[in-house]
Amino acid sequence: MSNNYKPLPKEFYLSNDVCQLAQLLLGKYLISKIDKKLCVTKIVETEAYKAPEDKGSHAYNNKITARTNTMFAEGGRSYVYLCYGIHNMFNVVTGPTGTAHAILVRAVEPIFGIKFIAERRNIKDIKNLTNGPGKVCHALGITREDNNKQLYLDNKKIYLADNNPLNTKDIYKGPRVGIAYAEECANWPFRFYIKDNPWVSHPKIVKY
DNA sequence: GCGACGATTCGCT
DNA sequence: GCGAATCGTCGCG
Repeated sequence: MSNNYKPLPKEFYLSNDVCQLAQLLLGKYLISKIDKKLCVTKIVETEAYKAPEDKGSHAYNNKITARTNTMFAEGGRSYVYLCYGIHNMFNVVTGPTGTAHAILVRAVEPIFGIKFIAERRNIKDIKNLTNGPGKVCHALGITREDNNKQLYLDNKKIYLADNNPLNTKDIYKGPRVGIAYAEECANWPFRFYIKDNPWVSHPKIVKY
């Protein structure tokens, strides 16, 4: 099963254009093999975070802390952090070493292992299984233990697999969710999702 | 050591 | 639509 999904090579993640990569990630597969449960999902929504100039980024102004350290690693690693004391957030680190770019995976579409996903989420409405960044981590079993791990090796707990890029006309671009504090950066069109995909998170449109 | 806050979610009104 | 939940991280001193 998992052999059908070819990992994205490390080189994929090394571009400096984090917004282009965030769009290229749409349609790609996010796969977890945790607790012997294989779960395959398709990425349908992403957000780019572009330090140093991005006030919405934890690494704004290239601020290095114990937490943001991961974002400065070479592209192709995970950045997982805890939000609101409750929810884990899964990001893909991009760019060369020293560049603190990251892409938040906000929503995915369940493809395989839906039974495991539903068990972890423990809710009935299938459309609410993975339509939010905290839900994605809960559904796939991703926690802060999975921070700073390589994502380009298919024998690991978490990896990303290739798929054909989407047509630009099928991609929505708009302001990111939940970063009102980021001042002028709040309105940057760094949120991307697949138009009309039923698994995209709420709200569909953000206004600051 | 302490206080403020958050790249959210869920349940209730 | 609104408020509570819940705790690691960060800045201050």
